[in-house]
Amino acid sequence: MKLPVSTEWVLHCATTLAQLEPGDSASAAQLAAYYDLPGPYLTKQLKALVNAGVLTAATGPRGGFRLAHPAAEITLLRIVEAVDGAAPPYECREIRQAGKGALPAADCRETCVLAAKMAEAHQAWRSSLDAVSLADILGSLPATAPARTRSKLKG
Amino acid sequence: MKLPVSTEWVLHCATTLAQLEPGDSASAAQLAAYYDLPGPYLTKQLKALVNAGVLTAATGPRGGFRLAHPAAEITLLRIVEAVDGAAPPYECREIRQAGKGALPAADCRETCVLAAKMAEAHQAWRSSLDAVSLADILGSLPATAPARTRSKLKG
DNA sequence: GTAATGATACTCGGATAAATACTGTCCGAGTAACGAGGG
DNA sequence: CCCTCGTTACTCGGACAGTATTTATCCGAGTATCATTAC
Repeated sequence: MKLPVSTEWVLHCATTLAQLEPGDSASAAQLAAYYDLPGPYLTKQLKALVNAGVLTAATGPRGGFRLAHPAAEITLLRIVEAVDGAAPPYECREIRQAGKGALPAADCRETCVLAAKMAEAHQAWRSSLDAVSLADILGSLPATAPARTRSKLKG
Repeated sequence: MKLPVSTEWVLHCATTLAQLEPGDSASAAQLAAYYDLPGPYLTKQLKALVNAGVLTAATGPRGGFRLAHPAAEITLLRIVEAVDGAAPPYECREIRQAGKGALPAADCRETCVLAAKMAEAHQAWRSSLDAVSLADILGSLPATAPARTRSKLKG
C-alpha cells in the first residue's frame, strides 16, 4: 500500500496556491521551480486535480492554476483521492466463492466479514483526512509564510 | 494506494487456519486448492507471514502452516502488514527544503504539517485493523463453519 | 513382537521471468496579453 | 487620446518511453513418515 510520490507534490502545491491572493494563480512551471520538481509530470498531476474539481486551470499569459473553492472547503482527502483515485485499497474478489471450499451463493448475501473490516479501516483513514482542510493547514503555518511564499514564487 | 491481491488470500487463509483443531496444520497446496489460487505464489506470501511471526511452518509429510499464536492474539493489522510491509503509504521527502522556495533548516525542526496529518490518518487505519482479531472474525461466522472448512480442506 | 534402519514422498525455500503501474518526457493546440496603427 | 487589430509568447493538454514493484512460476534442500528387516 503505497501512495504515489506525486501525492506530496500536490499537497504542497495546493497549500502554496492557498497562500496566493484571491484571483491570482500560479503556473506549473513556477510551482515546479519552487519545489524543484519535474515540470511536465507535475502538470499532469495538477490536471488530475482540475478534473476532480479541486483546482481550475487557465491557459495563456498570466494563466495557471488556482483553487476552485475556498481553502476551508478543500480537504486533504479530496486532494489525495484526486491524484490516487478513490478506489479502496482492498478489493474483495470473492475468493470465498471459488475453489474446493466455495460457499453456496445463499451464504454470500452479506458482504464478506474480512472485506467489511477492511472497508471500515479505509473509512477511518478517509474520515481522518476529510477532517483537515487547507485552511487548517494554513492556520498552523507562521503568519509570515504567505508573503514569503508569494515572493519566492514570483522571483 | 493499493494493497496486493495476496492480502485477501492471506486473510482468508489465516481465517481458515484458525478453524483447524489445535496442533493441526494445512499445506500451501491444500489452501491453494481450497480457494483456487496459484500454489507457489501463495507459498511465498505465507512465508512472509512466517517471517513476521504470525504463522509457523513445518516441512515434511503432515507438515504445513499453522497459527503461531492463539487466534485472539492475531490482529488483522499484523497479517496485512506482514504481506504488504509496515511502511507508511505517504513518504515525506521534504520537498519543502528543496527548490527556489526551500525553507531554512531552522524552520524544519518540526515535522511537516502535511506529513503529520497523513501519518495521523495512517495511524487511524492501523488502529482500526488492530482492533479486530482472528477470534473476532471466527465469532461472526456460523457455528457450522469450522467443521465444514476442515472437511472440505482435507478432501 | 519390537526396535532400528533405509527409502520414500511430501513439505517449504529461494532464485528466476512476465505483467502492470508509476515515473518522467516530449511536442502540439489554444488563449490572453501586448504593442502598433488608425480613427 | 481612445479603440481596433494583429502578433507574440505563454499556458495547459494529450500522446510517447523508462523504470520499479507486483504477480506468477519453476526446481532444489530438508524432514517426518512408512515399510522393511534384524533382533
